[in-house]
Order: sequence, then structure tokens, then C-alpha cells
Amino acid sequence: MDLTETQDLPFDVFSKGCPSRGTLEHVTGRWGGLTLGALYEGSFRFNELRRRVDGVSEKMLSQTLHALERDGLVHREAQPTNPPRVDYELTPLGREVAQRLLALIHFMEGRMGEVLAARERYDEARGSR
Amino acid sequence: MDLTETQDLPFDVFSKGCPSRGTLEHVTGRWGGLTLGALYEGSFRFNELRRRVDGVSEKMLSQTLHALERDGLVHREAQPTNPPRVDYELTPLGREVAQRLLALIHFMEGRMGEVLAARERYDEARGSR
DNA sequence: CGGCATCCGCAAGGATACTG
DNA sequence: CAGTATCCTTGCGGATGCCG
Repeated sequence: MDLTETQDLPFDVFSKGCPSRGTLEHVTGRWGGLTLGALYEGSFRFNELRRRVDGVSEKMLSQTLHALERDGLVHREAQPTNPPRVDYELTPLGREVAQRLLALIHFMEGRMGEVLAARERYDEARGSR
Repeated sequence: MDLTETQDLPFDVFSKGCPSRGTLEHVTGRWGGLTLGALYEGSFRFNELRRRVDGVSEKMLSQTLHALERDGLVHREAQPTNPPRVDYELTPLGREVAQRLLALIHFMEGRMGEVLAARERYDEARGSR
């Protein structure tokens, strides 16, 4: 698999107006990525997700889920019971996206030692400025 | 490779205070991802990069490059000539990160048809509201 | 050419209150 | 529980000007 090759696809994320850039931002955005990652482990209710994605506000989680649902990456299953119960899960497409995203996340987590070391070298070289 | 498994690493991006979340945001941020993607194709000068990453401002590109350099993902090679010449390229670590990021990007680009279709279904179902 | 310093508008996003 | 609505602050990010 040659990742170097610039494929001749109709959607090029490097072009300003391309809709793929918007979707990429939903996926890699501040909360989008963490939400997809959390949902990769299973189906969760709204407040369960909130606890899993540490730091997300109610508003942002709601907004993020709507965007991902609209892009066809997340499925929303609502039961009209009382009290209401709503479950979120990944669609097949969402699973494939999340898998690739987690590959990146786990890789980063595993190399944080190198990253932190690089930072120290950088900060030391430029001291305080 | 089981991506489901929650590894017992010292760095967990799902926790609020973890430094890995910051680095992930540099990588997946609005311009970070596109910059890494562009640099995957080779070494480039500042203004070459600006042209490749369509829409990025001078300030944001500069800021992005600094963050990535500090995290040890990008190497900056400056020649003290006149006029100055500065080349940017990925470090080995940066290459591995970019590769995983591009896997995600190219996958998304290839599935944009499905995404766009899902959006239409979503918007139609909820019509105007 | 390759930047940094500054100003500033605006939208992302947090806190809170309220609804079904 | 599962959200929506509203207010308000922060800081992202664009524009401009200047420097080595």
C-alpha cells in the first residue's frame, strides 16, 4: 500500500472547498475523535459516554454526536420509555473510521515518551523565549 | 491486533489531564493533519507548504510547524544564506504518525460518497427544523 | 524569503437553567 | 435520563505591518 501516491479521487482533503475536509474535522476534532474511540468499545448511553470522554461538556457531546450521526458514522437508538433510554453505537462505516483513528491514538500513546523527550530538548535549546 | 483492548499504558488520551491529548490535538488539529500529510511527500520550504496546504495562513502554518517540531515530529533545517532558505521534513517518528493519519484521510476520501448520502438521508428525515 | 508582533472579530465551547 | 436553550467568555485564527 503506497500512501505516498496522490490518488485521483474526486475528494481531495487538501483543497479548501472539499467536503471531505469538513468530515475529517468532525472525526479528528477535539471531541469527535475521543467519542469515536469510546464508542469503539461498545454501545453506550448519553451519560455513560460523558463519563468516558473525560472533560466533554453536555453541549459539546450532544453536538458532536449529531454531527457524527449525520455523517453516517454513529447510529442513535432511542426507546420511547420513561425515563427515556438512548443508546449510541458505531455504524459499520464508523467502525472502520474509528479503527484507523485508534491505530493513530494508540501509536501516539505508545510514543509519548519520545515526544516528551523531544519537547524537553526543544525547550532547553530555546531556553525561555 | 486487537484495538479494542485498553492497554495499560501510562498515557491515556481519554483522561483529561493527559499530555497525549495535547499532542493528539497537534496532530489531528485543523492544520496539523494537513501539514503532516503534505510533508509525507517530501521536504518543503515554508511557502511551498503554504501553497500545498490550501487555505492556511502564514501565522497558523508557522504556529503549527513549531508545535510539531517541539513534539519531535518535524525537523527544521535552516540555511543561514541570504535570502534565507528553510526546509521542513518529517522525522522518523513523524513519518510513522503521518502514515497512520494518511490511512485515515485516504479512507475518508474514498468513502465520502457514503457520507454525503447519509447526510442527505439525515437532512431529509428531519426536513427543516 | 521566512518569519514574528500586534490587533481584533467571531465562533467554539463552558456553565447554567430548564424541558419532556 | 436525555437532552435543548441561553448567556458569556476564551482563544483561534485572519489581516496587517515590520524585520533579518
